[in-house]
Amino acid sequence: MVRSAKTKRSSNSSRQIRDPEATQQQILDAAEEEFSKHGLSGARIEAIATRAGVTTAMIHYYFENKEGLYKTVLQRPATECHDVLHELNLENLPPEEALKTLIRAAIAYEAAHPRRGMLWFQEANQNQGKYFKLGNWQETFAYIIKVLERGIAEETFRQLDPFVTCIQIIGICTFYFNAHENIKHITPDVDRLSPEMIEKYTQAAVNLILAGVRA
Amino acid sequence: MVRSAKTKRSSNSSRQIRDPEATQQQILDAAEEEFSKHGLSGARIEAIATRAGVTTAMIHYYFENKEGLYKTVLQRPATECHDVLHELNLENLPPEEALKTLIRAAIAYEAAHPRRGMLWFQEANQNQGKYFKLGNWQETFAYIIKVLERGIAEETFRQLDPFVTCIQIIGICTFYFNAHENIKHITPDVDRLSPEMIEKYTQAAVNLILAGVRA
DNA sequence: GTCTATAATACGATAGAC
DNA sequence: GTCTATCGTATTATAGAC
Repeated sequence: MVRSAKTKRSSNSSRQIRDPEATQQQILDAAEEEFSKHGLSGARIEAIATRAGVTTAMIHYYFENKEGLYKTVLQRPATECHDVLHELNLENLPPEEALKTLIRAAIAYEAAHPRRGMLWFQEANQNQGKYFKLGNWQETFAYIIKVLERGIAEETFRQLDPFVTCIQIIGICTFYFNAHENIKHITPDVDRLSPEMIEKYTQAAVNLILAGVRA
Repeated sequence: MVRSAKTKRSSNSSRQIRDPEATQQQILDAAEEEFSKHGLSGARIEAIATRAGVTTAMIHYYFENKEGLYKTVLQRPATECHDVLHELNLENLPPEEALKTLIRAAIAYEAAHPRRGMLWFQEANQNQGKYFKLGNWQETFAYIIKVLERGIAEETFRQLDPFVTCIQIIGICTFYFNAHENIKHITPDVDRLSPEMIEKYTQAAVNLILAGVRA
């Protein structure tokens, strides 16, 4: 079976292949999942190594120690979220359109990275956001807040606290995914992560939020 | 310093006092905090024991092992949440009033138990809700869903998916607290857990949700 | 750059004294 | 009912061969 060295390297078959970038990427992916589940303190280097198909020595070679790996893992979604919002060019859309676009993008991002929300909850509750501070989240939040402020100024949106509303929007867009493994036991017959159900949730979120903020 | 055996027993001063109920309660409180931060696998029995002012042997004596303690910890909020909703007698209020009452109660509960939300996120993501299933959450959710269904039937609320809206409401009411330790770094000058700020958030949540669901 | 082997510590659980 | 002491195992991190 042919396999590009840049793509996935399965755990057992291919050792001793030298591809530093691929190795680091595999470690980061595995670490993101492990840290999401267990946070910094609970994550097991051995588990990350196994999932990535490398040895624990490799992890220490590239990332010094568990904390170094953790910091690197947190950085990726921080910059990604910022870039996603930046590239939406929300400032060129009327407030209602911008808000709709924003909600759709946020939920799509959650659906594409269903584990990442937990990464931040772990960080908040285990480390009091000590490493969260290192990201450029203030700027990322500002994209959302500006849309709301613009809507208030134009009187499309009612008088509301932009920051508080921003938090509420993020809560709506993320809870569905972060709590999914519990929620699925409430309605076991429905696969709420299917594309159809996610689209349904997205539409419902747009409806609730837009009706909720309109003047 | 006089101290009731039923109240808190500080870690270092008072050992060897026999008060089984107080001891169990202290272990449960300490365990709730530890499990909230680290989940089942990441929690340290030693840390729970220290926080509770007992030895690890005591924990094994009362709860058999870590899993037994975990199950007992999860049960408390499950029954409490159900009871809180039950005692609100929502069925006696018109839908809008019921929804308002519900939101206020949910946020007040979160504010009183700011760690418990994480307990469920840990459970969802570490154990896929295996122990969540043991609670009576289906019934608890039903209280909220019934309010929404009643509002739709009376045409006070627009046509919406009651379950999905229920999830959205919980997301709004909980995210603020679960993510607080990260959020506080975005606006470091504001104490968002002060009574005034929590009341402000509550009012904003009522406004958003009621405007969001109205016909 | 990757591996094997191992040192050093941390943790869950139990036995047995009081 | 509570404590001290300890066994066995799991885990992080490093040293050194290839």
